[in-house]
Amino acid sequence: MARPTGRNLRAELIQEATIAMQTEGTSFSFNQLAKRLGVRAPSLHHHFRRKDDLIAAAVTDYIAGFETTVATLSTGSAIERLNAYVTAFTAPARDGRFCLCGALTADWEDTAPPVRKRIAAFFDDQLVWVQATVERGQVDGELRSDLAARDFAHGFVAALEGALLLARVSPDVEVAAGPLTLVQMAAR
Amino acid sequence: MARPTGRNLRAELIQEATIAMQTEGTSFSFNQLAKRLGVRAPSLHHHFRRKDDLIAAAVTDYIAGFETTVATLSTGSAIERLNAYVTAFTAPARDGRFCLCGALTADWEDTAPPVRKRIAAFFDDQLVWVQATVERGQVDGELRSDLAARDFAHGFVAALEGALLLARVSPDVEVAAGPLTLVQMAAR
DNA sequence: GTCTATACCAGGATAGAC
DNA sequence: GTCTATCCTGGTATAGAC
Repeated sequence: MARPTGRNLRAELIQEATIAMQTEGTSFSFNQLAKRLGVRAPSLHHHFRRKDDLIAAAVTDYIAGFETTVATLSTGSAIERLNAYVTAFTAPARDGRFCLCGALTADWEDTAPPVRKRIAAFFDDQLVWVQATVERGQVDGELRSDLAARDFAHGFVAALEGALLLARVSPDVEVAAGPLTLVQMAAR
Repeated sequence: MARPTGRNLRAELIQEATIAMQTEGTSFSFNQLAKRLGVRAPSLHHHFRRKDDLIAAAVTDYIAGFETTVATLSTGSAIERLNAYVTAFTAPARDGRFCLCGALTADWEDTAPPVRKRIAAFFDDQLVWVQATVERGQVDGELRSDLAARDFAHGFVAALEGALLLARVSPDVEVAAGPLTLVQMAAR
């Protein structure tokens, strides 16, 4: 289905924009992206008329990719799944990057409402997944039953985003250490 | 000691810049700030020659203020102190704001090295304070002794920063719920 | 210490040639 | 689909009057 000749500039553009936003938020420039892709800035407008369109496309792709990864994690015990989730969530830090959805909260006021809604839905999905996983672990007798699954999910997802934030400041600290400790504490 | 006549524009400027950065990072403009203070943009340069100087002053003040607050928290049991710390840390969210040091990590690449160092020191201070508080709680038999205090501190501070981030996306969720759950889990 | 005027630069976006 | 040329806007910063 892919055209055999030439590159897919549109896809590369989304990729570069995603990386840029994971490191510097929405302050990236078309000039910068164009340079990296070996083209001129106005060429980008052919693929995405406005900067907001590019941002929206990048966010949609990123969320779809992440949720696909999470869907893979349905094997093993609750603890194993939570640990694997930590690895998936903190993966961007290993390239010095941040969670795209978390990064965009810094430019929240300037973010277009439809994109905000998608990001809010992303975080809600994460809370729901963690809560459900914890609750099943409790039913199975694997996790402490005196735990409010919803509140733990909130603290856990917060710890993951926060760990990525701290990793930028101190790249030497193991990014997963904090969140993994929380999983351990939830075990009975 | 304060001059009886006139305002202290310098102090007001730091205050406004701090609020601006807690909501939109370093993308605030002199024009914007000047408008809020009822003066013209070039007047600001008289108090802070470059934008970086203003940012640096705001960060220094913010950290000093926060660490003064934390120094107040030396009363009560370890659990009580950790709970009070959660309240202090999440206070900005009640005005729709973020931790200034956390906010600046979004513009990390553009942040001047001296400011970066101060922010890194801030986070290190927080980790040290939490770790020490936890360790004392363990000695007193108040907190679980099977806990790696350092790793817990990492997860806890991360959860606090992350809770502020999530609060921006979902202002309806109680910002302290997640972190408070972590304290509860650390209790024996 | 605050103002007006201005220099300077960078980014987003469009028009129109190729 | 990519280019050059161009417009417009908005930001930092400076000079110099008051």
